[in-house]
Amino acid sequence: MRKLFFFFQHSDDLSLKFFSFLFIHHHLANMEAAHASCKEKVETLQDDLKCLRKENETLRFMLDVMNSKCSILQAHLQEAKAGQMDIDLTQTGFNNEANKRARTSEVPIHNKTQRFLVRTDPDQDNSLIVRDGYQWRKYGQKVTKDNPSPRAYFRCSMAPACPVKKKVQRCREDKSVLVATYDGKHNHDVHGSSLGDSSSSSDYTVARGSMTNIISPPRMPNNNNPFLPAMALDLTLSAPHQENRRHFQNSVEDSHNNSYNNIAEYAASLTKDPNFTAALAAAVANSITQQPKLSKI
DNA sequence: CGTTTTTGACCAGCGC
DNA sequence: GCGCTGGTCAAAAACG
Repeated sequence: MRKLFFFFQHSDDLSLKFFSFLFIHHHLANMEAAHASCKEKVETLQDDLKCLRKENETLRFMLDVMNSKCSILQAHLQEAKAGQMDIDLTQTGFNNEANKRARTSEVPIHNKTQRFLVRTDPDQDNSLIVRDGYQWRKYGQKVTKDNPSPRAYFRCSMAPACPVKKKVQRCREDKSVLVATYDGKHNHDVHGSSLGDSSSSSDYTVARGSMTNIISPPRMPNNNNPFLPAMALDLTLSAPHQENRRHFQNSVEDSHNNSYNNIAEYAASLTKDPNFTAALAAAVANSITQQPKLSKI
């Protein structure tokens, strides 16, 4: 090519010059075409990268959901074990609610961060309020880097010295889901009285209303499950509320079905990939073995 | 008027 | 040391 160009510059023969020009022109056109195809390839790669990022986000969300399921299973396991303890204790005359509560509060519980997903209707309820039976005082709000939705900070205000805090933020992938992160352990029960005093349970009322679908309420002893009181109230209402109770349970189940159906379909295709299943198994195993380190979702 | 929420300022931890 | 980020404080505003 360089030789041709040199020839084109220095040759006196016009016809040769002309052919050389044609050749160079043709070559340049080829180079331009190659450049265009390169550009196309780069764009395709960029599109692929975007797709992979989206897929990555979806996978992360799925991992969160699976973690929550794992937590529920673990809680069930603990409950089953506790159930066995109950049977043993029945024989020794300790099977009443107060004693149950007392016993569960004695079970060593990890005083760690726990995460819960709460489904809300973002059209009707755009607040960051998660009604869980406790009283919270908001002390801050912040927009974080990884999520355009603001994060609200709450402190438990039912007892003056209660160290429990919670953070509530809308899920980045699904704005209808609130992610509530609880930090610490209540030093009082849901009635506001200190632990061990259950005398005030008769006049206990709790805010309900916008409390909708709890996606992942790991069932734990009262003191550590912020959702249990609200649910317990809903599910123990008298006769006229039985319909509400059924509706509540159905809505929870519907929500589970709706939110998981699409994911399940997608997951089915992914589970065929041996690499994915291996990676997922490792992640789930990791979340179990490092439970104290990881937040409970 | 007391309580709660809002929001900008401040602080501490972390990575570079 | 500096900048970034998440968490907290506290004064002002809003609310009942």
